[in-house]
Amino acid sequence: MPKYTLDALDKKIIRMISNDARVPFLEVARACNVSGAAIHQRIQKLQSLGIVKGSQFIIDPEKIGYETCAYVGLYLKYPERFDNVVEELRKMPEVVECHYTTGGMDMFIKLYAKNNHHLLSIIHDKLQPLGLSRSETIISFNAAISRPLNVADINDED
Amino acid sequence: MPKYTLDALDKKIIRMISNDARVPFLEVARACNVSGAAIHQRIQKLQSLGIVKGSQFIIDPEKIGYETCAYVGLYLKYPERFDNVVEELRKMPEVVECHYTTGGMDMFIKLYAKNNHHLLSIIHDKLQPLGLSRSETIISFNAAISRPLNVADINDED
DNA sequence: TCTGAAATTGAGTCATC
DNA sequence: GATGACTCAATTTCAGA
Repeated sequence: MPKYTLDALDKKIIRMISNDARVPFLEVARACNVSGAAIHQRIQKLQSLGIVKGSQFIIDPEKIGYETCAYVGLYLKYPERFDNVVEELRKMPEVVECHYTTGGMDMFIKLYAKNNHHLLSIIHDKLQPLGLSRSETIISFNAAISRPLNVADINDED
Repeated sequence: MPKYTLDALDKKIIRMISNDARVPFLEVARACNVSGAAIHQRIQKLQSLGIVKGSQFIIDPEKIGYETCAYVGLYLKYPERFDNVVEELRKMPEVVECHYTTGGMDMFIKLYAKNNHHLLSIIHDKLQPLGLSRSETIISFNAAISRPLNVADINDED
């Protein structure tokens, strides 16, 4: 039950700008056979609805020396301090995601480290002091797929 | 051991463009007290080195009806068919990440579904037929943190 | 590597349909 | 909702330091 149903033009716009935030709106306009002003207005609407939430350049962590990607399940000694722990995690630049999940663990985070040794030191020196009873680490050797949700390939009704 | 050591200007550029791919390069230039052409050249170099890998607008999956985010660990009946399974996963728009990991499972994927029922049908009707011996699903109720790796806060040497 | 200036192209606004 | 014309600003290129 989407809050807003995207029409074909919305989807084409989203497909183009979600793959390349720098594509000129006029180029999108030409590809869609509408005016530049129409694209401008559509994108403004999508942003005001919160469907489009901003843009970013993608930086390759490996290329800047962050060669280890890991997921860590955290089990807290004091689960009631959840919000506090989130605040601490937010201060750690290595932590890029934090989820509240099913599955018994209290939180599930994704982080980047320079190497396995650095990962270990992050877990021991920065995560343990947050009050962990234990943790479970999954290291990603390789991201075979990493991409945004492809809106254009999706049916609205099924 | 980064392949390329970023200087202060690179980091400032990356910090600005990784939060907003639409920021005018001239604005970056003014913030850095260099010419627009210098920013242009730096970003081209970062792209040719593969450090900057492109840009994207961020779409909120929830707002377009994808309200369930899940991680699924897959255990394959025939692990030698790994590459084949990756190709099949690539065809599923709901799958946004696929990792080859430690931890016993053969692959670890991230996907978006419309709701829990839809998630179940994806697992049963689309993932099981790929040849799973079993799977483990973690549902994310809430992403308390979701952001890019913050290059600017990072030390190159330690 | 950076600069400054020139040429081209795009963004954003608005009255109008 | 979309258009076309307009103004202002940004991108891109290039010779030169």
